[in-house]
Amino acid sequence: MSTKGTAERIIDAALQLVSEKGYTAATTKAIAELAGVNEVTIFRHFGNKRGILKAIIEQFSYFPLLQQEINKNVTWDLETDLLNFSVKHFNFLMSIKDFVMIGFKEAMQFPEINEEIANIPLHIKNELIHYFQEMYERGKIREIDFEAAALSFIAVNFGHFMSRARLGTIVSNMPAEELLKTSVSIFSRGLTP
Amino acid sequence: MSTKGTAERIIDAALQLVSEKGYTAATTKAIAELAGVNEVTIFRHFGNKRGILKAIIEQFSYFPLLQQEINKNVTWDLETDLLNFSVKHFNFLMSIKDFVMIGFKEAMQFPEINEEIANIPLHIKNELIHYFQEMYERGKIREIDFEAAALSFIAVNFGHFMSRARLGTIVSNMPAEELLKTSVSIFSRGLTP
DNA sequence: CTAGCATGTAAGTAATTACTTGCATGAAAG
DNA sequence: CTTTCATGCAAGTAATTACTTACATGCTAG
Repeated sequence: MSTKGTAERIIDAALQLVSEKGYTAATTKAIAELAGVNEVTIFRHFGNKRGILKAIIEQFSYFPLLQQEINKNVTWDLETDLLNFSVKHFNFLMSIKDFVMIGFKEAMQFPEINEEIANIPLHIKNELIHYFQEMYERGKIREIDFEAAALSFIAVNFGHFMSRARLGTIVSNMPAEELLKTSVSIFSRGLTP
Repeated sequence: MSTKGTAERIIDAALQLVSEKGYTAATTKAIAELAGVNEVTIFRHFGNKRGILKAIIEQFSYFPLLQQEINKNVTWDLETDLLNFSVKHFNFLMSIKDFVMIGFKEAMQFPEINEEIANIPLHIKNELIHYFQEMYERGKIREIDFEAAALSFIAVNFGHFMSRARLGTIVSNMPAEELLKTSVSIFSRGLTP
C-alpha cells in the first residue's frame, strides 16, 4: 500500500468513528484498527490525534462547495430551478454527511469546523438571493424579503437532510425525492405573484 | 441545600457540559465542579456516569411535548394558524436546545435519546396532517400530499432552529420571528388553492 | 439533645488513553 | 545488491478517568 493509501485509510476511519462517537470517544487505537493500520502509524503520519482532524478539516475546506450549481442550468422557470437546486443541495449535504455530523459534535473543540460548515448556507444564501432578485425583475416572483425567502428554502432542504441523515425512516419513509418535490411545489407557488 | 437541589444542580451541569463537549469529554470531575458539588456526590446520587444521563433522558421524556398546541387556538385561518404554530414549535425546540444537542451527539451511546427526539416531529407531523385534512375539507387548502406538506413545514422550522442554535447570527442576523413570518407567508400561499 | 442523613474530604485503584522509543521487516528504487 | 522508506511489533510511560472506601462534619427532625 502506498503512503497516500495509508493516510487516506486513517482519515476515512477517523471520519467514520468521530462522526459516530465524537472526537474524545474515538480512540486512536480504534481508528488504527478500523483503518487496518498499526496505531503508531497514525502518529507518524499526523503527529498527534488532533492532526487527523486537522487533515479532515483541510480536506473539506477545498471541497467544491456546490459551486455555481444554481447559476448553471438555470431555466428561469421557478419550479424547475428550485427543484433542480433542492436536489443538488440535498445530495451535496448527504455526500458530506459525516463531516457535517462531526461539525455538530465537535464545534467546541474545533471551531474551524463551524466556520467551514457555516460557509455552506452562507454561500447558497447569496446565490439564491441573486436568483430571486433576477426572477423578481423578470416579474416571476412576488415582492418578498429575498433573504428570508432564501433562508427559508435552505432551511427546508437542511431540515429534510437532517431528518433523513439522523432519524432515517422513523419519522417518515417517503422517498426523499418526493419530499423535495412537494416542498418545492409549495415554495414555488408561495413565491409566485 | 436540599437533596433535590443537589441532584438538580448535577443534572443541570451535566446537561450543559455534555451538550457542549459530548458525553465522553464531559468528565465527572468537571460536572461536579460546575455543579459546585463533590465528585463522590455524583456517584452517591446516580450510581455511575451513565446514571446522570439516564436521569436527563427521563426528565425530558415527561416533557409536555408541545401538546395539542396546534389543536388549541385554531382559527382556521391558514396563515394565522401556521404562524402561531411555527413560533411555538421554534420556541419549544429552543427551550430544549441542550437536550436536542445531546441527542445529536450521543445517539450512538444512548439510543433512547434518538427515540425521544424522533417523537417530537412524529407527533407534530400527525397533528399537522390532521389539521391539513380538516382545512382541505373546508376548502381552504389545495390538494396536496398532506404528509409531505407537514414534513416540509416541520423541516423549515427545524432548519431555522438549527441555524440559530448552532450557527447563531453567522448566516443571518435577521430576527427569528421575521424569518418565521416569511416562511409561513410562503407556505400559506403555497398551500392555498 | 440526639440520631440520622446528606455531603465534604482524603486517599487510593484499576483501566484506559495519547504518545514514545527501539528494533525488525519487506518492498521499491537506484 | 544495497539503501531507503514506510510500516509493523513490543514495550513502556505519564496522565487521566470512572469509581470506591473510610471517616469527618453539619443540618434537621423528633
